[in-house]
Amino acid sequence: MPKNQATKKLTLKNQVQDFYNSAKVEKKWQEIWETKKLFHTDLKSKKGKPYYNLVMFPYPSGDKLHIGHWYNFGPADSWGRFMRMKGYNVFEPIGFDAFGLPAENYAIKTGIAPATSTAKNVKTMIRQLKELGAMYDWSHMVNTSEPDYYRWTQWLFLQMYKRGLAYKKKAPVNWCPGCKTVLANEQVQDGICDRCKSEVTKKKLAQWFWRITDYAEKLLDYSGLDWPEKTITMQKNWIGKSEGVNFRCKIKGFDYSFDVFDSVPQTFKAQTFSVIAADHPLLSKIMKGHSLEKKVMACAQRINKKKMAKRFDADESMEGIFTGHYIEDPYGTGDLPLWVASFAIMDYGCGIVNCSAHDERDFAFAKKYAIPLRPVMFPEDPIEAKKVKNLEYCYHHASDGILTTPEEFKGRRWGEVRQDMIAYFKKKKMGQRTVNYRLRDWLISRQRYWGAPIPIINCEKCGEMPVPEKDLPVVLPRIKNYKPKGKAPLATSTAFMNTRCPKCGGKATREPDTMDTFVCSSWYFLRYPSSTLKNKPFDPEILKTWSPVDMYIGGPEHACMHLLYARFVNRMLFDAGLIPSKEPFKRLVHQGMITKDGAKMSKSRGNVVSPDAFVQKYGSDVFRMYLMFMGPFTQGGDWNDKGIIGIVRFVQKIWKVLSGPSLAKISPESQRATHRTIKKVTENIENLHFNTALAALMELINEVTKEGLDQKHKKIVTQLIAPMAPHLSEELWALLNDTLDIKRGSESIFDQKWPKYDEKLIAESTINLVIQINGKLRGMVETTKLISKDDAFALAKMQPNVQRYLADQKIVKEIFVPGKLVNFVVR
RNA sequence: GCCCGGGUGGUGAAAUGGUAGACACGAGGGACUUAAAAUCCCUUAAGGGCAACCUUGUGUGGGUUCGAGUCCCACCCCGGGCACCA
Repeated sequence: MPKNQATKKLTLKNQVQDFYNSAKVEKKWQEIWETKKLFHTDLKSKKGKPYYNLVMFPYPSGDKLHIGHWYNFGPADSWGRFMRMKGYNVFEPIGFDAFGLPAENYAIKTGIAPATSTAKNVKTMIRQLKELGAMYDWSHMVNTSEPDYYRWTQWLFLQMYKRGLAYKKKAPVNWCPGCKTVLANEQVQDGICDRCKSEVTKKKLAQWFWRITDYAEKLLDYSGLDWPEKTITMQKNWIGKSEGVNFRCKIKGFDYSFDVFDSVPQTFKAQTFSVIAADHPLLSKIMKGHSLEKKVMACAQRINKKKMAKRFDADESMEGIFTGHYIEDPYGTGDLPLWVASFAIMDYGCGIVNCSAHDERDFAFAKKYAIPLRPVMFPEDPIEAKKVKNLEYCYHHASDGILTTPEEFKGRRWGEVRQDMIAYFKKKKMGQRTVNYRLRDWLISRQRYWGAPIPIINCEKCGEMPVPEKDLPVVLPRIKNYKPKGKAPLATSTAFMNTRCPKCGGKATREPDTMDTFVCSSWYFLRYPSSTLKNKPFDPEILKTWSPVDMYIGGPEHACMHLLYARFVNRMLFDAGLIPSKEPFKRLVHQGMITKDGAKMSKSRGNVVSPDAFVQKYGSDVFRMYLMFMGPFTQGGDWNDKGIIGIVRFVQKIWKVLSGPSLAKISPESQRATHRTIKKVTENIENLHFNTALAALMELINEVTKEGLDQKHKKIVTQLIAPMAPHLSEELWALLNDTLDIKRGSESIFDQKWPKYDEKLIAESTINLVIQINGKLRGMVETTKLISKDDAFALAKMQPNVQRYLADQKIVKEIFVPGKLVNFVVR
């Protein structure tokens, strides 16, 4: 070998040693953490305040973990590590939402049985999650598709059943022809199935519901919750509370009476007609044998069909027809003609509404069909009032006009009169104060295989009854025909279906439906701390410490589904005295969404980016930090890997500075810079601003790279980076403590106290005094921070550029902001 | 239509009412190298000027203020949620 080649090889070897080898180091620490059980939280420990740090658990659908998961889980774990270093006893569990449509659809597509494919996907995801290197307490992992777990999901059903909160009802339900199952309202978007994008239709089937509507009012209480305002608003809108009055009404010539709801009852005297929903069951009854029957029913059918369609434009397709019937004079203003109208909906109130000139929609409908209107509320301006009288436009409630009738309220303002008016209805026995909600009961049964069987038995003699608790779980059998066919697949398994009645011992059959996945995920956070318990779903004693969840991080798309269901279930268990906490999640944070070329990542678009290749190439630390550095955690962003090299360089720079030789004594400048950085990083992480925390650290590293640091400050910097780069910092920590080769004996950096900064060191003695003239920057001068007002003005006026601007000018005003700037206002 | 977010360089983005563009990518130039990669140094909002500096500039138009990316009003655009709820 020629001599120069040998030297080259030697240099290269030195370079390799200088280089931080993430792949090797990360694997090493993941193994050490695991063997030392470093992140197995002692749930009964009295040391450190308990802190339950939770991410929404993933479902193993076969996509494996994608970039979005990393974007969520990485920072969430950094948060947990930060809290641990702040001295909290952090519990950070993980698990799998393994039952349900995504997993089953994947199984059907691949032709592998759901149990097998789910197990395989879970295994892959565990591998990926371990590569992430999060501080998950794997000893508390849950998998909702395992009997140990779903036994208690079934137990939860029985708790609901026991309290009359679970019931079976034949109901027109959302039916997805693609998934061949019914869907909850929440799973239908614009008439399209959330999962398979098929057009959803209505079908009348016997279904199981959970009475979430009983909890509508309780769920509106958000006191004590640190949740995004937006999410609270979304839930509130979804629950849709509306206060008003119910008026008892009846159809003339029939015995049918009902309560007509009015949320703006002040203009009740204006009501001149009434509308009924096209799908109202009463309609066919009152039309039977009527001369208009054919025409009316045809119109109703047309409306129903239109409403089912994908894009139903309310304004464009407004239509209706007179039924020939009347609502018997409810207000002493005469009978109201009853119309079928496209805008009346069956699902709200009683499906029949009384209409007036003071509602935009009613007004438009009346105009279209020339139905007489009679306004009772007018603007103050007489010219405008005349226009309203002539029905030139709809003068509606928001305008807060002056009422003309009834006599008792003449001349009073609409807005102000409300409560008095409601009292008046009560006194006159016309109507009752009522509250209506948009929220519907939660449809929890699914005619699908891959879910927790509903624990109900139907006895030929004794009828419907719950499976006794001691007989749980009702095990989901492995069957061949698991594919959806419109009927519950379990019904085809006689081995499953046939059973004995627990009461009389006679022949009985099981309920073949399974539960919605959202049932499984509605209580998993209660299971984590007690996941190893065999005879109970959870231990109330442990929950005294470990509920509610302190921090819950996940996507905003669950606002009206999972997050609402979990609150409902938690509240029901609380009311039953089974758990100590009223609410499940004390603090909630939504991570932003990661898109690819501006579009949501999805398998159907084929734009799902897998993290694996990046993790392999750059390591978990780099990949996590890159995702954090993209921008604010709650904002998300569009994925590209262009800048990842910047983080690679950053890691190498850190390695170089912190693993290199130490100074005997740090320079005052570097010391000050380090303390400033402690402050910045601490505050930034506290606000989940990981991007700026990293920027602050980059700034520091750039500043001290040349000169270097002493041992003490190297350790501080290592700690600061630790939440964001756990492997790198653990390696550096061992190196700095000279315990690199001891491994098991070394103390983890995550058991060290988070560094504190010295206020005195941060305080700058000198500042750059900003000099403005008419608010524009005209100069800057270095001076002491404590400079007085007069000295500052004098000093500023001495600056040459400032003098140029002040020459021949009259100073009208002088502004002084201590320690910051002066501003001369000149003319 | 209603309710939330958001609009800042070539790009991702920073900025308690007080120096707009920190940090990073990219780009341009230079050093090292036979060369490349890596690394290091310089420049980098636009326009003008040899320079000191100057002008313009945070979606648009107004306003408040000594001073506005930031506060107020109106509007435009993008993203998300809800949408016949009486």
